[in-house]
Amino acid sequence: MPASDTRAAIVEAADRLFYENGFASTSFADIAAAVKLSRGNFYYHFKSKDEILAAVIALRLERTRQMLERWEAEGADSEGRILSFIDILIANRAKIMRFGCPVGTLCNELAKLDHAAGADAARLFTLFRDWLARQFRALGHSEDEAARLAMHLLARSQGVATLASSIGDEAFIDAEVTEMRGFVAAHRRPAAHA
Amino acid sequence: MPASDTRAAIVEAADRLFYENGFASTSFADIAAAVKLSRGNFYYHFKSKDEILAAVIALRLERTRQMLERWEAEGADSEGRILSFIDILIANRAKIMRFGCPVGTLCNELAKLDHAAGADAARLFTLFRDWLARQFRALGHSEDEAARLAMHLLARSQGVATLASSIGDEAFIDAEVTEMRGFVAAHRRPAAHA
DNA sequence: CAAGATTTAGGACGATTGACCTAGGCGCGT
DNA sequence: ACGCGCCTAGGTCAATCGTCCTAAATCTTG
Repeated sequence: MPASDTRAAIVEAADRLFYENGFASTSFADIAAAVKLSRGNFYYHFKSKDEILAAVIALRLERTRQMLERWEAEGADSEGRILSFIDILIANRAKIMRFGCPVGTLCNELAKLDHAAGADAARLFTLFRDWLARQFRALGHSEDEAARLAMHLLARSQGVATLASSIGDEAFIDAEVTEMRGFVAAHRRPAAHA
Repeated sequence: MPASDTRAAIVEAADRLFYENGFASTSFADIAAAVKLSRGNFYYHFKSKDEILAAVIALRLERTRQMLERWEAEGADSEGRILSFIDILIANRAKIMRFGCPVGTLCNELAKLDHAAGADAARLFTLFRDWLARQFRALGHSEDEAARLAMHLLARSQGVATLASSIGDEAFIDAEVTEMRGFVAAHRRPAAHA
């Protein structure tokens, strides 16, 4: 009943629908139906669709930040943390097969709409990138090398998600995850790489 | 004036608009305006939006096939052919920065709409995959290894396109292309790899 | 040039979109 | 118990969506 709860429920539903059906193809009516609210009531909480989008992106950013912080607090070493990132592909395999990567597909869509929120959505990527770079830095890599490795890993998981979901090849996710783990092991120390 | 020309012009415009603005966000009116036709006339050539989508996918499939055949006919060796594939990222850099990969973004969108044409669009991927696998096979790799390398290269370029376009990092394309060329060189012979 | 088929223009359709307003119900504090 | 402010329901708005129809313009062919 408190407005904050209703608002949170709306953002939650919008988050899911934007992921599963896309931003453009999700209407006010769809979200309202998902949270069992009248369309009219909606406008009280969010004045426009862009406002909902902004809230969804903010929610994802916050959750991503919390997840990354949790991984840092859980006591694993840097290599283990990087492996945690890679394991996202395994943990979310089923959803990735159906809808792709939540970050990549949203950024792609916003880019085509040249929507102003595209830059905010891209911050989901830079969040991962900077965090990964920090882990590689902790492994002893130079600033440049760490950034390069971070982008490589990010791009690779992105490609895995798109390709596996498009072609419908679930085994490919496992195969690439195995290779990515090997990639991390090979970069345990800077000297281990060319 | 012949119907086939008008039809070709429509498909051409739809191809571009689907790429730049997305399938869902491109309306009949948009395409009609692009080819300077009345909306009504449109329905004479295409009875539904799905029909236009099918024609666009067919066009892309045909053009991709021709491109791959051309690469095979141009006399380069298998390694050179694989490098031709990688060079797509350089040649189309500007468009990729703005709209991502035409294949990946379309497949992503159709997956979210769970559109029946999604399977046809994915054939664009398998076309590249099978062709790349054949090249790696010619380099002496086993069937399995060649398929693995092909998927890896495909996923990697896909990830590069998504990430570079989302974050707006154009230099990343060049960096990864350089690495991919090195990857191909390292797999010139099966024995050269672990 | 006449007759038939092909191609075009423009409008109209029902549905749905994002956006907006207003009247009423509910809970809280006094 | 009363009033005020937060919250909700339902309806309306113009615009646009994909689809469809009809009539006129154009081309082809005898």
